[in-house]
Amino acid sequence: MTADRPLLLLVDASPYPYRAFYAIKANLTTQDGLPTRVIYGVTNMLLRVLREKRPAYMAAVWDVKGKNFRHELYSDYKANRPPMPEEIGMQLPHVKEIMSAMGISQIELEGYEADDVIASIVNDMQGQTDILIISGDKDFTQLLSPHVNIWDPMKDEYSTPESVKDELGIEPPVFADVLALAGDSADNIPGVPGIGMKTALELMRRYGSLENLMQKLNELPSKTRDKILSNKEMIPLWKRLIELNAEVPLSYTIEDFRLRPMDEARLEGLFKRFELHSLLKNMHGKIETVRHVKQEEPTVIEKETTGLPDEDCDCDVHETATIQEFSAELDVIEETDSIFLEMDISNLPNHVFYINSVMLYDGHSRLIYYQLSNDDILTQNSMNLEAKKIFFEKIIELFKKKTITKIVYNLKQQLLAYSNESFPIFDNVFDVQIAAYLLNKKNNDLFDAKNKNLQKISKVDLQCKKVKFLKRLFDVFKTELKEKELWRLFFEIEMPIVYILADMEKRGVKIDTNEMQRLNIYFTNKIYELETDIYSAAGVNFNINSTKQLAEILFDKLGLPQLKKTAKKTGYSTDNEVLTELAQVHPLPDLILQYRNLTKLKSTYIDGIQKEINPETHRIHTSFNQTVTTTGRLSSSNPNLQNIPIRTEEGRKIRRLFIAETPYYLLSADYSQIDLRVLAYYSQDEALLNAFRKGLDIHSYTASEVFGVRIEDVTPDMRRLAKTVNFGIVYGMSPFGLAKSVGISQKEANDFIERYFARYQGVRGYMQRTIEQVREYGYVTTILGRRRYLPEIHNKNKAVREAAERMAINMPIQGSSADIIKLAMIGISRWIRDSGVLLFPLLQVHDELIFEASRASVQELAQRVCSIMEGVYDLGIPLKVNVSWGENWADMEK
DNA sequence: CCTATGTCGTAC
DNA sequence: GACGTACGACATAGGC
Repeated sequence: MTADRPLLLLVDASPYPYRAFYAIKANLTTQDGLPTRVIYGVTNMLLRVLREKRPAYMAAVWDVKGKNFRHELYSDYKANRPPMPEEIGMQLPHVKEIMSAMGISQIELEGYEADDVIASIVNDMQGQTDILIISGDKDFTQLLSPHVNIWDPMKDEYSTPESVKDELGIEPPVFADVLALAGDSADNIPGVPGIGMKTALELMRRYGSLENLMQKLNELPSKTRDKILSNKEMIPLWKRLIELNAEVPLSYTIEDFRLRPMDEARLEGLFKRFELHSLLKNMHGKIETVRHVKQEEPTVIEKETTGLPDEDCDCDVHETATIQEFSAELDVIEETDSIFLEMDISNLPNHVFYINSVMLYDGHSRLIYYQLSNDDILTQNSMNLEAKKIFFEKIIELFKKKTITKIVYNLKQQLLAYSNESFPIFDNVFDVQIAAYLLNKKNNDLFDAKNKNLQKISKVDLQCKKVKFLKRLFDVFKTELKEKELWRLFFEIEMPIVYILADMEKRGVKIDTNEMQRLNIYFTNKIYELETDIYSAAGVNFNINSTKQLAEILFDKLGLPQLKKTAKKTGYSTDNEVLTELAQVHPLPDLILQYRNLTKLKSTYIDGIQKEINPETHRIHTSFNQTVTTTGRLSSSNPNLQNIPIRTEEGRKIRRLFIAETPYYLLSADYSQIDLRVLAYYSQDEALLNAFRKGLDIHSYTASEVFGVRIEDVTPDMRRLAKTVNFGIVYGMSPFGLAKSVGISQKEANDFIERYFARYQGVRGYMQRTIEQVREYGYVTTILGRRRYLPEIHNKNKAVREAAERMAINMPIQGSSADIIKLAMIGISRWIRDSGVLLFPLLQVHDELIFEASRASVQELAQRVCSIMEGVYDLGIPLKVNVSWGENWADMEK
């Protein structure tokens, strides 16, 4: 939208009375009983729109009751619309009267829907004026263009062609195709069952149109293909229903919509009649605002409503128009000791990122802005490709200059956007996001939040604000990192890790898609059989996924015992533990357990991963997040590859789908008992240290110590109990928890723990010391100085306080393990770079690293990985690493 | 209509 | 109340 064209507001009027009716809770009426909340709500909305947009032209378009071509095409069209509540209907004439007094033109056309009328007006007039459609209806997305935007004043959301491309990854007209597939409940268009918004968007990103999709159905997974095929006839019809008809014969000219002067006397009379005193009182003021404020005045952003830091934005931004100009400016700005780089980056499917614009700042007065064109993504525009190539080269050149400090926010995303190559670890780069994480800072709203108000200021201003805020944060964090002795952790661990994660994400992991299809069919069939059995065991059909409905059947209908409440006390639990118990007395619970097992695997690990597979390469690219956990661990998402099943045979079928590309094996190296080794280090407990020095099986050893038997006389049950305790200690487990998880009495659990601590005096000492430390200093630390603050340690609620104590005990252990594996990743990565071996890190799962490793040299690679991992930190006892390799992630041998 | 919350289950 | 750290699917409650 540009400032030099007049603005035409097109209001999709009919939904607003409904929205006002539901949004306003107060039951507004006049003395004589006329309801007025619809009048009040819509009037307020209109005043707001006029005040904020100050349009030259405006038209409100109403739907007219009655049928149109869509009803003839499709008898179900809008069939699920309940009749209009009487209270709304009786206020409509008054709303229209107020609009008329405000000088707003209104249109009602028999036989045409407001949507089509608006589309047709847009079609007729978009050459002459900027158009803003006022509506919350997603259907209008089809109409977006550089001069046609949408605003939903209720949610304060803008849509532009760019926002649709950024957020949905499609061109606006394609949105009709998406809705035809996914359905649109507002119009009672069902869409293809089993295909929702996400799948539909993904398909359209890939195929661009329904027509093209229908031609290439054979490329789709069989499941999706079948779903589409069974609705083959309906889909084109649905699309016709959703597509807006821009050919409604109209004879308006833009001057018909010119906003007329407000009829103040008439409005005053109406407000008096409806007893809308607040409107009456403000009327003159508001009308004043609407009529006489200058058009050019920019929207003022108040600090308290936006959460924006009040950065000095009086910045003299140099907007460079060509890559040559940008390069030239960059050469000048490089004559400084630090450069701040703020980039607006979009996130596309298949882990593709592209840079929209960049703002560079030298920390003093010089600001350079460059807007990239991303034409090449769709059109292979060669000029543009060349410009981008130069841009990337210039940026990388800058990163290579050791004397300049490069300050960014979210370096990994930038690295992913620059190129598919892997980069060396650049010196002197400061990622403010990571610094904030190490310093336990949370308020980076400017960078993280989707602040709606941000859309009101221009992009250049916003990026100017951001880059200046970046400097302010940098100045503060730099000092604080030094003060808290986090400087080395930051530069020697966290910053190098960024590059490794970027490489891992870029490479991705290969999935055996054929096998995945077969497994999916196997699960689907089994789930179907189980559903049948469950319905007959329950005697009724119900939603098995609903814990609420299930509880009703188990406890009310079947009268089974209610064993425990849910965590939030909202009902009775139906979790694994309860169902296992209930399976003793009734056949249904076991069927539910089997059902849950399989649907979990299907929905989370097959459907969930399938939608992330790159169809070209059959690889998936997770995101490793470095700034999420409170302990220093990484996390993984989209998809989460750190919780792929392993414990059950059915689960291992999933793990088997993760394969190596020939000529590689998957190589896995995991730290053995790293948490307990760290505990031994912290506690300096003689018994624990001794066990690890001797290389004993730690759980058997613990059992033999606590039960007072020789290690070869430890029974599997004894070992199992000891193992649970060993893990439980790390989590701060209580006797109650132990009793529950191993199925012994609380007394027995108590005894065991007492004997445990008698043998492991040092461990008890560690726990006490740690709690004292956090009470005194407010935080705990890991071996590399990573901190976690626990203010709740002083909470007067015992449960809250004890939870903080457990967190305090756990964090140094979990966090130090995280430190160690990060050191290992850096060590291994350095060796790979130096030696050029064919070894590619793919995943990190807290105590395990997974690589693709050249088959020819897998033995040597494994050996070297092992020795680097074991030698990376001296705990005073050995670190032990197990390695294995194979063609997939489940079947591996050493 | 969309978002937030609750429940459940997977990993280390 | 009772075992730490995550992510995500699905259902339902609630606000606009």
